[in-house]
Amino acid sequence: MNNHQVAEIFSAMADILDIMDANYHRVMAYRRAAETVDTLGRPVEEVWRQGELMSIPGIGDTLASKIDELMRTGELEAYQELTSQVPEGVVAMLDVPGIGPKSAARFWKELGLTTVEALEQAALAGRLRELHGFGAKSEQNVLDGIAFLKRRTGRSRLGDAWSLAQSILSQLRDVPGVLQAAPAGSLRRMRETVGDLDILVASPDAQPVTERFTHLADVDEVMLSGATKTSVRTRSGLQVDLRVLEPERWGTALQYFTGSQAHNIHLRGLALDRGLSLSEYALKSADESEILCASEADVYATLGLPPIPPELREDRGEIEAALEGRLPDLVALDDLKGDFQFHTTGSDGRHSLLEMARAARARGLAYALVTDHSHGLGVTGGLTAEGLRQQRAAVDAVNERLDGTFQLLAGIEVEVRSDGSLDLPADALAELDLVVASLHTGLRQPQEQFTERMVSAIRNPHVDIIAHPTGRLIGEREGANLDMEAVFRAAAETDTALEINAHPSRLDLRDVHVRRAVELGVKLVISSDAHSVEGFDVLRFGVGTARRGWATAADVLNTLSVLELLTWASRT
DNA sequence: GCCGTTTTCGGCCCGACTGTTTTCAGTCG
Repeated sequence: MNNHQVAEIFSAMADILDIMDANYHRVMAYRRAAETVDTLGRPVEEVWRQGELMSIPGIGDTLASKIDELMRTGELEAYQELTSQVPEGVVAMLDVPGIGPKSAARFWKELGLTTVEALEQAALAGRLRELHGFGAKSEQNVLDGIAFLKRRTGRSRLGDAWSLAQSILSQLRDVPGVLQAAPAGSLRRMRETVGDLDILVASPDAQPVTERFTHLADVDEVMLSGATKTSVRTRSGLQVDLRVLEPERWGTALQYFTGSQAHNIHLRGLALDRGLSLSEYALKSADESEILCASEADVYATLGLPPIPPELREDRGEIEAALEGRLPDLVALDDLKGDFQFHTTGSDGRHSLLEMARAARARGLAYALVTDHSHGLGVTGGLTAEGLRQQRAAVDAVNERLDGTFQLLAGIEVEVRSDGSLDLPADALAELDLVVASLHTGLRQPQEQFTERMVSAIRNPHVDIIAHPTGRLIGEREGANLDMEAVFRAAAETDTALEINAHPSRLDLRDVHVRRAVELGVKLVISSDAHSVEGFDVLRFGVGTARRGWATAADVLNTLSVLELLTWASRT
């Protein structure tokens, strides 16, 4: 039983307990455990086998024994018991925006509704208003919520949300009176997907900002609009929340709206320990006097903490680390001196070697590794051994032309065949500065088989870097079933680097795997996987993912100079 | 259900907005 399956069960138990009106904090304990297990970065089964379940934050006696039961038997009696008490369809009502546990329980118990469909019919028939406290508006909200559920697009990819945010921010910054405007929420934390977009604006007058916001061309529907808070739905289906605040409260507001919720709850608990109450408006002492924070650093400093980078704010130990003065010095975009994967017209890229080199240089990079596909990946028109030799000569020519202002490195994205061998001969690979190996096929192989191919590629003496290890495509494809611990161990042992592919559809390795890799001493590279000159712009998302995985500059090969890198490449 | 340099019992973040209420409960983040 894998982490996600355990998390799903705890999460479902939380929903059911919520509907049954269990103690709120008990419900939260299940939710927190689900989140923690889901993002653990290593198999919970392994932690269980080592008898260390209780070392996981939020897992105590009871939940540890439940995980134990799941691991031993594949089932959980308490879960069966709960599912037998509340109909599945009633739990499904929680997915409808605006319907929470209290409403779902009443629809079920007072109206006998046990499915979302039945709820919709009842709302259409005007039956919901029979309930005390429900009127026509509530009924319509239920219908709107169900309609939304049916056309829901799910979470947006980081890259898409980023672009939309930039567009909205640039328009709001034009509004008179606006002093600051910034994205917050999961976008600022650089999560791989974004459920809704949070935009924060500092202005003495909210009204004109709200006015402009609700009339943006992207806006499809205004969902709610109050004095300081406005929510809209954009044409792409993404919800955008705007908050307008006084400039002197910017620090507390930005801190609050950046989240995560779990981080904030933990931080507010810490504030209470210090006799302070923290909200988005201020820190308040027991006598209700306010401490205003114009910057986030002020908020953390008032609580006796160094500033915690947004990417770490998931309540995964960052507050404890801050308290103990052992926050990592995270790798930053400016630290990157090079890129480790891009494509040209030599395979499936759109631009030439020279165009790509100039584009990389224009983005402040000192070097980049060209990695066209090898011929084995048929659809890309990849390179044969002979094509590769010709490209090697072309790389030298471009380097001469750029006259020391930039260095192209000769590489390849070589295909790992189904038997774990590479589809180019060793002598061709030996000519290259660095070799990147990829598995594009057989992603549905059983875990053991795929892991074996991967580990065999890692152990191949010619291979320096493994590209996008799991092959996942966010929102489209799960990625291979891979024993990541085995991969990390082999990579650490052979000093083979693993890629963080920065493309917003990949972000592979993902954040929690980066963290585990860093713990095990695995070297990382951040790669744009650019297929055109614009493609280098995605590196920021790779850096965000590395930061979410607690990676420092020392963990990431992109921070090496080209000489240092070539020294690393000559390791045995 | 978890957790502990105040505690092994009694806490567990805080506020906006909505719809229905005459002061608040539910939902959301």
